[in-house]
Amino acid sequence: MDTRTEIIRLGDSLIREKGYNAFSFADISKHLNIKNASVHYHFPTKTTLGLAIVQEHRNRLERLKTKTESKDPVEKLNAFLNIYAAAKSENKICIVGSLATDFYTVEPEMQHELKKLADSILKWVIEILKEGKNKHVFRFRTSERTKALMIITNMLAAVQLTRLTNKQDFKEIKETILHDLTQ
Amino acid sequence: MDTRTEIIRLGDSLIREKGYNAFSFADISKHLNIKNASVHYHFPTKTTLGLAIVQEHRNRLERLKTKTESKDPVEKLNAFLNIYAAAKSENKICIVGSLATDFYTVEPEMQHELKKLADSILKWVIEILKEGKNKHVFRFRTSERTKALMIITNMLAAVQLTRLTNKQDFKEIKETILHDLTQ
DNA sequence: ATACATACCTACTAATAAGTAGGTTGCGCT
DNA sequence: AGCGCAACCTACTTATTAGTAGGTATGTAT
Repeated sequence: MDTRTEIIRLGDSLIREKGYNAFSFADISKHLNIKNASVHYHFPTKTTLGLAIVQEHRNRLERLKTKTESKDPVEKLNAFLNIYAAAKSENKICIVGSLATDFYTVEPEMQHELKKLADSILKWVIEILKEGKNKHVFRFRTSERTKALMIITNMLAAVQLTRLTNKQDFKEIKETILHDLTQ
Repeated sequence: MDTRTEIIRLGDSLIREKGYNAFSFADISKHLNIKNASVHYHFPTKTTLGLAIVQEHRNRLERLKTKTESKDPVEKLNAFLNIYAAAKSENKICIVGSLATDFYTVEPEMQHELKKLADSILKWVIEILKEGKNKHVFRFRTSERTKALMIITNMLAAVQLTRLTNKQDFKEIKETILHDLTQ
């Protein structure tokens, strides 16, 4: 893996572990055994790095959308839920949740990019729910948008809150989401 | 209001607006028109201030529990949901969510106090759900603990996520929680 | 009156932050 | 062989951070 990619990977990991304002270029340079200035060579500012990290998440999401296109709604939803399960397995939280907390401390460009990511997630879940409803595999009462928001908020906060309770709670929440939908 | 209380209020406000690692003693001293050292007089370290803020939340929660003791379950749940609605009206997030994000950057004492707060919230919501089920005003399938976690995660992340979508989404989520429970 | 505590102050320190100027190394291309 | 560029480096700046030492004003109890 090239250095630029490693910086993005590490920066992402730090944001989701400790938060945007708790990680520094020094954290990255130490961990990669390069100097502070070398990190700045790849990313002139913290904002450019932050933007690359958020964009990488959006790219990964689009790739996952495409990859699961032909799968059934349950598999699609599982693919979505597993993003959070993977985060939880490392005790990391969701990038959206982490940066939503720090939202008013980041530059407008970052805020904008983050909104685009949140939008992309929301649209995907809405699509999955619509398809599941049409195919009679999902059953729910509210609008697709609201139901999607309920599911996303469950997962987004589950990775956060279960840092304070226990990991088993996360599993229960995840399973309940699917169980409730499929009745 | 005395200075100590004002520092707690302001610190809490800053944590819930920008996150623990984005606020400084300088933010507080400037806003209260006192000097940095005066803030340190009341709170020797950032941790002592953080602890006081979390403890204040737990005190407020206990007072709210007591105050609504004799009310019916729907009113109790509304009292709980309105904590988040009040936060949302100022575009602030939940203290638990904010500090869960920064969890691995705060001292063990803070982590412990935060766990106690999360526990207190969870226990209250579980109680409300149990009472509601017994009195046949709430209807839900999963265990009380899991249902409580679902509701708390909905609200905790709703205040965060709707910074990126829109305020109306928050209202929908909140209303759906009650609507789903009362069928 | 004096002693003492509370609540502030001035003036500072050491550590860490993001960011920069300009030099060095090694590799591929012509 | 020599050019140019990518990817590093040394060495620095400026700002901000939490935290401290020690002094001052004001009220209260003896």
